[in-house]
This record gives sequence, C-alpha cells and structure tokens, in this order.
Amino acid sequence: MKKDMDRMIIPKPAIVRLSTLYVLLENLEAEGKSMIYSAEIGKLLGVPSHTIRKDISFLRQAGTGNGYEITNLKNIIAEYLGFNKYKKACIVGMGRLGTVITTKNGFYSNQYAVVAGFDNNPEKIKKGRNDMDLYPMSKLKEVIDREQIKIGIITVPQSSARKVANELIDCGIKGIINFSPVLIEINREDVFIRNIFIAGEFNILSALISQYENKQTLGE
Amino acid sequence: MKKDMDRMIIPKPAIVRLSTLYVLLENLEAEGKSMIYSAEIGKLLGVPSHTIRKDISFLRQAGTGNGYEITNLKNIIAEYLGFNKYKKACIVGMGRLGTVITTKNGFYSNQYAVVAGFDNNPEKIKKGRNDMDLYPMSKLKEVIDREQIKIGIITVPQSSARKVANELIDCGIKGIINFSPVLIEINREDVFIRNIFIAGEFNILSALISQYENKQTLGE
DNA sequence: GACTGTGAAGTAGTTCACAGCA
DNA sequence: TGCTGTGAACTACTTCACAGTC
Repeated sequence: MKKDMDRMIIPKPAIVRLSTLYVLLENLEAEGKSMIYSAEIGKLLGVPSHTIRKDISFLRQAGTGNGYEITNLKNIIAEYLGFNKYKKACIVGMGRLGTVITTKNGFYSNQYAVVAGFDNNPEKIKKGRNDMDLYPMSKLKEVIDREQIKIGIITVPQSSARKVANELIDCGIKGIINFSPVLIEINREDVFIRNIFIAGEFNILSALISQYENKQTLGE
Repeated sequence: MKKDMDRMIIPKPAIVRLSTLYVLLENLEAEGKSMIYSAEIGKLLGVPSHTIRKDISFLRQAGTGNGYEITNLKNIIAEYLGFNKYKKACIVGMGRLGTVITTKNGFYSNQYAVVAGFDNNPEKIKKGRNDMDLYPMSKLKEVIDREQIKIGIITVPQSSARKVANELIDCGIKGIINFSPVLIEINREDVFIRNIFIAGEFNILSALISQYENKQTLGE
C-alpha cells in the first residue's frame, strides 16, 4: 500500500471530527474571532488537544507553528474534505419535521443548502415556500440531475423510508441523512448514510449511564 | 486490569451497536418474527456478521448455538445494558421541533418515554398536551427529582442550549440528547451527551463522498 | 517560550478462523 | 451441516514525546 501520495486517506473518525470542527470555525468566525489554539479547539469539541493537532496534520498544510488562523483553517478543511464540491441537498418528506429542519431562521437555520423539497402529497407542495422549491415525487430525477444534487435528507414516515432511499440512490444521490425511525442499510460502498435514530440515542445513553455505574461499583 | 469480572466492560462502539440492535429487535418482534441469525442482523445493521456475534458474545449468555430467539436476545440486551433502569426522559424547549419529536403517532412516535416537557414561555405550557405534562422551567428540579428522570432532551435555540445543559446536570441528569445547533461539551465523565448536529452530518457526508472519489482516482 | 507537526509507541476495536454445539 | 462463541491475530485509531517553527 502506498503511503506517500499527495492526498493521504484520513481515518473516518478524523473526518468526522474535522467536519464538526468546520462548523465550529464558521461560528467562531461569525463571532469575529480570528485565531485559535489546538487546546481551545479540543475543549470546545470535547477531545484532547493532541487529537486535534493530529487531525489537522493529516491535511499537511495548516500551521504556522503558533495557533491557527480561523478563516484559513476553515478554508483548508473545506478544500481538503471537499465541502465546496457538494453543497446542495434535497429533502424528501415535507411534513412537520421536514418543514422544521429546513425553515430558515428556524431551528437549524441556514447552515446548509437544501435547494429542493419533495412530497407525494400535492397539498404540501401547494403551500409553497419562499426559500426553496417544492416538487412532487415525480420530478425527483429531473431536479436532482438538473441541480446536480448529491445529498438527500429523508423525513418521510417509517413505512416509505426504505423505498425513498432506493429512489434517491437510483437518481444518483451519494449521501443520505435519514431521520425516519428505521435503520436504512446500504450495500454499496459508494453511498453513505447517516441515520439519525433517536430511539437508539435514548438507549445508548441508558447503556452508557449503566456501564459507568457498573464500572464505579466494580471499583476499577 | 482485571478481565474476569462478572460483567465485563463492553467497548463503546459495541454498546452503540447493541443499543441500536435492541430497537431493531423490538421492531422485528412487533412484526411477529421469532428467530434471527447473526448474518441477518448484520445485513440489517450494515455491519459484518462476526461483529454482531462478537458484540453479543460480550453479554456472555445469549446463544443456543443456532440463531437467536428475538424476545430472549432483546431482554438480555436490555438487562445487561440497563435499559430498564433508565426509561424516563424530559425535554426542554417545547417549540416546533420539541413538539414534533415528542408527539405520539408523530414522527418519532412512542418509542421512548418522555414524561415531562419544560419551556420558559408560559404560552407554550398553557396549550397543554394529553400525553405528557408540561411545566415552566422553575419546576425543573422538582419534577426531575420526583420522577427520577436521568435523561434530558434539549430542543431550545442555540443561545440558551449551554445554559439549559448546565441546569439539567445540576438537577442530576446523567444523559443528554442535544438537538440545538451548537456543540455542547461536558467535562464530567459521569454525564454523557449525544449531539445531534445536522450541519455537521451534512459536512461529514460531503467529506466521505469526496474521500471515496479520491480513493477511486488514486486507483488504490 | 509557547505552540504546532508528526513519526513512533501504545491501545482499542475489528476480523479471523476454527472449536463447540444443536 | 450450519450456526454460534471466542481467543488470537490483525488493523485502525489515539496518545506520546519531542524536534521544529515563529
């Protein structure tokens, strides 16, 4: 296996941390801050400073030796991880959840670019929105092709989630954020899925709390 | 380090997978299915069958050698990971998102037990709900103590998320699911937080897609 | 002088491969 | 025969520690 290629393969957990760091940097930039240190980033992200330095070192071009210039670091991350390449997303399911998470100045505000919404209920399409275009499901392929969308968000009920995921993939979508309360698994290594699975989160917390208590009891 | 204690410490990723598996088993049980094999679970969860077998083997009591009896496996997981211990949660922020994710027969339905909702806007409390009790923020400690709640969900805007998290922890909450678009970090090893950070998910997908494309181009 | 950058060392998690069981 | 269960081997990730930089 070659190791000295221009662009090394970054470990997945590092990608996840850097992706989160990017959003953090955007916020700090908006607050007017200009420099930041690895120790500070670590505190904000809840990981040790050496992990941050290591993650940034995978990018092979960041530092000046004394802290990071926020705008610069942000741009390097975006360029290296390809954020600028795939900005556009579409959402399928314009029910209450779909509406909440895509409303500008709403809960998740304008942090990402959802350019098209789909629903098979014509009533939901008819309402219209002034910040994104709404279409019936029949237009899925046409719009995804035209807008070159690579990311899809699923906010349809459980019963149709799997079907919608397949449709999105058939239309060329390469990344899916699934909010429906069912796990979607993808047997293709070229399509990535992030399941936002709240019932699971709930159980994970119960388990972590119990484990912690057991560990305490065992005296370790 | 002792290795042969009754209840071994399970790796965190395994806890996460088992917690998710539990929800999956609940669904399968509801569909009337009674047996399942590791290969099948693996396919549904998107991980290899040996990972599943290994995860289950940490529980030290599951198998009969030929598939898993769903109800039995479910109960073993719940018992081992302590799901039955901490069932109750509360939610802070009864805005649109908070309402959507806690409405029964709504998007996330009745898969978890949110027993109390809090908001500092009296209008939102006044509306009332027939499936959970609503309170002003001033009742936080009282209700959490009385109901022995250990898990809190945060659906307040960015600006007050950090403050609410601290209040929850002061009231004895040990696990937090944070939906607000800001990372909350906790410097205590006895409190766990799961950040549902959608802008981050979006970036993660962009990055994974780009990485994949780079890997392909490099010919690996 | 204080911080970063990064090979090397260490640790945690995953995969293998096969023995054991129904 | 077909599946699970699990130490052992392996791989991936994290942490260390210190040389390099401003």
